[in-house]
Amino acid sequence: MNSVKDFRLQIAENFAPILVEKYFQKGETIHSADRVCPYLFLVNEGVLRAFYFKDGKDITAHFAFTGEAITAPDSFILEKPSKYHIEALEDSRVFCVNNADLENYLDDNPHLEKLTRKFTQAIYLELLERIESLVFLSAKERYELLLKRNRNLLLSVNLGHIASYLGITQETLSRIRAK
Amino acid sequence: MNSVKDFRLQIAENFAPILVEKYFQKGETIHSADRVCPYLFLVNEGVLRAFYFKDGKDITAHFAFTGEAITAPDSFILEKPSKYHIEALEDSRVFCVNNADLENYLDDNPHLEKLTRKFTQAIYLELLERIESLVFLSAKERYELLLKRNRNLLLSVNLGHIASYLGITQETLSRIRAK
DNA sequence: TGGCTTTTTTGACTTTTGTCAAAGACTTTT
DNA sequence: AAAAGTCTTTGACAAAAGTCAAAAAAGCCA
Repeated sequence: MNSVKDFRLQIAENFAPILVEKYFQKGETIHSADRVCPYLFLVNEGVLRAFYFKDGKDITAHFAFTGEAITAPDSFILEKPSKYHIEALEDSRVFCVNNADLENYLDDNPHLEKLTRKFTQAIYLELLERIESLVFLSAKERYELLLKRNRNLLLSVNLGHIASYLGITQETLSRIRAK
Repeated sequence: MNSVKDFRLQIAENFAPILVEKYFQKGETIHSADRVCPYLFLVNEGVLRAFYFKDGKDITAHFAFTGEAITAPDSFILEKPSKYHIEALEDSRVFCVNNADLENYLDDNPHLEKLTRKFTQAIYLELLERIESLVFLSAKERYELLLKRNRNLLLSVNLGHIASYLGITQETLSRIRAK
């Protein structure tokens, strides 16, 4: 309990009036860099990916599978143009939560502040785990952990994207996989 | 703006009734693993370190210098026994925020929920930056970044602690430093 | 000051991961 | 089914970081 996924139902129930469901096609860009991203996306079905370019290379910052959340955090939180792009890796069904709508809704329903804060804390703990895995685990272990978290990873995500998420090169990942 | 340090004054003003200032000596243990840590620590002066043991090795999870915050996040958020220890690396003056006090105070002062949530978001963004530095930067670059953030690092923190925070061995850090 | 402890550095060697280049395997389109 | 494009694997080599052991330096204290 207390994982991000556990908040899904609570959020769906409590924030229904401001949740907008949208459908995105595989390959579709949901958000482009250099623009403000005022949305948090809750994936009801499908896979989204946040990425950015560093030294010309495409780097995956985050995956969101069914039940998980994703946004361009620099932009959603600070309301600044984002360095992240977000795209759909599969046909996806997604709740979009607009930042301004959320703030207004929270102003009108202050009892939901606590839930929102708890949700923020849950995604904080998820990041913390990712840091640990980066500090400690070998490339191979990190790959296995990610696979364990989502068995379908390989169906929708290509190797280069996975490798950059793990902080390694595609060649290294390929060799890991070859055992 | 928007960094964790920027919240310091706001927190000091708005949460004054529940802030308890304590003094810790260099080397003093502030929290031990396997116990619930119900406190968030705001460092007014000094340096604290959160660490844990993995395969018998002491791993630094986080440093908090003057103006920064630290806790055992697994424990503070989930109210479970923590795997982290927290110690003072220098004589330190610290605001201690009790979790239950905080929740009660927020219940009584719901207008402070937003500030609390923004603070949580700010520390989230800090983690995100740390992930990026781990994914991208070489050991040397990460070390230089940390040094830039705190020039006094070397005065209060020994090499092994810094190395484990950066995800490298002490020998490697020593060689980096020797240029 | 001199000895004891802790911390940091160095050396030799191994393992892991990266780089560049090319080949192979899959997909998609026509 | 052939061609074009994309994605993945492999090879040879280079660079980065880890391991183990020991020496040097710094800090502590009696």
